[in-house]
Amino acid sequence: MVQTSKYFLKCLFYYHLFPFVHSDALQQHAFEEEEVLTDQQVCNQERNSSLDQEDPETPQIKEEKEELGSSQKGEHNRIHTGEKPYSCSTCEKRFASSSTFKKHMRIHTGEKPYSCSTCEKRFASSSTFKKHMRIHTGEKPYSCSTCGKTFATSLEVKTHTRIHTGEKPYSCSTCGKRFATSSTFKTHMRVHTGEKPYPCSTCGKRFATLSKVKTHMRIHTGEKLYSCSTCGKRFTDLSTLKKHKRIHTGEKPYSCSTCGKSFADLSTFKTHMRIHTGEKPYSCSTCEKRFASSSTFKRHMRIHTGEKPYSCSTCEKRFASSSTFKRHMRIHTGEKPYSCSTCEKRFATSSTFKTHMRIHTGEKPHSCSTSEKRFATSSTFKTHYLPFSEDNRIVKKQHSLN
DNA sequence: CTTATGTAGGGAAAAGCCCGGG
DNA sequence: TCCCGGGCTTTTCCCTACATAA
Ligand SMILES: [Zn+2]
Ligand SMILES: [Zn+2]
Ligand SMILES: [Zn+2]
Ligand SMILES: [Zn+2]
Ligand SMILES: [Zn+2]
Repeated sequence: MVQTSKYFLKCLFYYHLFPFVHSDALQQHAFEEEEVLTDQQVCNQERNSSLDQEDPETPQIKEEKEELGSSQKGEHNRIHTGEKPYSCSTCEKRFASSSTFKKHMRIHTGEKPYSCSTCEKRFASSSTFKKHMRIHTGEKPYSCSTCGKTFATSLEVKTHTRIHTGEKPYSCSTCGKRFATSSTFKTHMRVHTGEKPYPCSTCGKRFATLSKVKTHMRIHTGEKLYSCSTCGKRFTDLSTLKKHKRIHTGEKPYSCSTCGKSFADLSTFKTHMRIHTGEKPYSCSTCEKRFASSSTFKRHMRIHTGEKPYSCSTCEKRFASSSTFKRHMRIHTGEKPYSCSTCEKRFATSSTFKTHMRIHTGEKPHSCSTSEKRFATSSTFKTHYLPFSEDNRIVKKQHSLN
């Protein structure tokens, strides 16, 4: 019942103060909402939208009533007549009532008559002061009529109810997307403007929101909040952990309709599809070769740069690829993982092992269409062909088709 | 002829890092 | 603020073909 009268009063107050507000007008001012207002903005907004503006609170209205005294009715009537007897000598704005005029003047004088005894902060108006005091008291006088959740300010309950109504008053003029709160809207606009106000204090990289720079910081601190419940491996990033878990579950959500292969990772799947489409987006500007994956392309580029990042600490030889380097290391370790079950010989590399096995199987993959002769290795094949041409490369090309 | 070593590319798995939005 | 789903990039790996030296 107290609630009803309070709202009734509020409605009455609002209707008279903003009688011609409609949705288009609200949209126009979407940008200015919830911002720390500059003096000029405050002046401009005197009689503007109510969107996401905190409703004037009952105590404030009472206070104004007291200040207005007997002249209250006369000032109320000025709302209808448009008469504004009070003018600001600093910014030329005019006001209908002495109280709004007084409040306005505090913008220019910087006067803050209300002070918080708990944290020493000072405030220019009693309503902002009272709202501030709720931080210390924990008082939450506003409640959602749908779910009952309570809030400290009317603005909070106002934006909250949009969860239930689905109302999204803010729309992006660039892409048409709609948003329920001004803060999400403002964050969205950074997508289009490219604004990134939050830099990383360690590496300088910039981010659109504070929370993004905070999660980014975990890279520098080495903090790994997420761990796999199956194998205990830890991750800085939750989505990486989720993808990691597919290793254990065997989940492979992406399957190729052409060859039936399935993949746990979308990007890997996409690269796989290039096998079927023949797409090779990466091309070498030096030798015109094209590649389907960026990693293969990068590895190729090392040929031209001469970069050999892998070096053997035993013999100082250097290598361009890690697999070659690993294979080389078996020279020093003597490791020979490939063993022949027929003659018990062991080999350090798979290709050598394969050629060896042809001794037992008699396989001779290199065939000659002209002479019916077959060869087990490319070198023996070549010695056969060398006498037939001066240009070794052309012969090779002709016969490799067989 | 057989074996060892080196070059290069194909393809995939997994991790790393980031983004927009509810 | 947290969380979710999604995206691109990077690293690492295994495998293979081929050439050539020993
Ligand atoms: Zn947009
Ligand atoms: Zn795991
Ligand atoms: Zn496929
Ligand atoms: Zn090239
Ligand atoms: Zn070595």
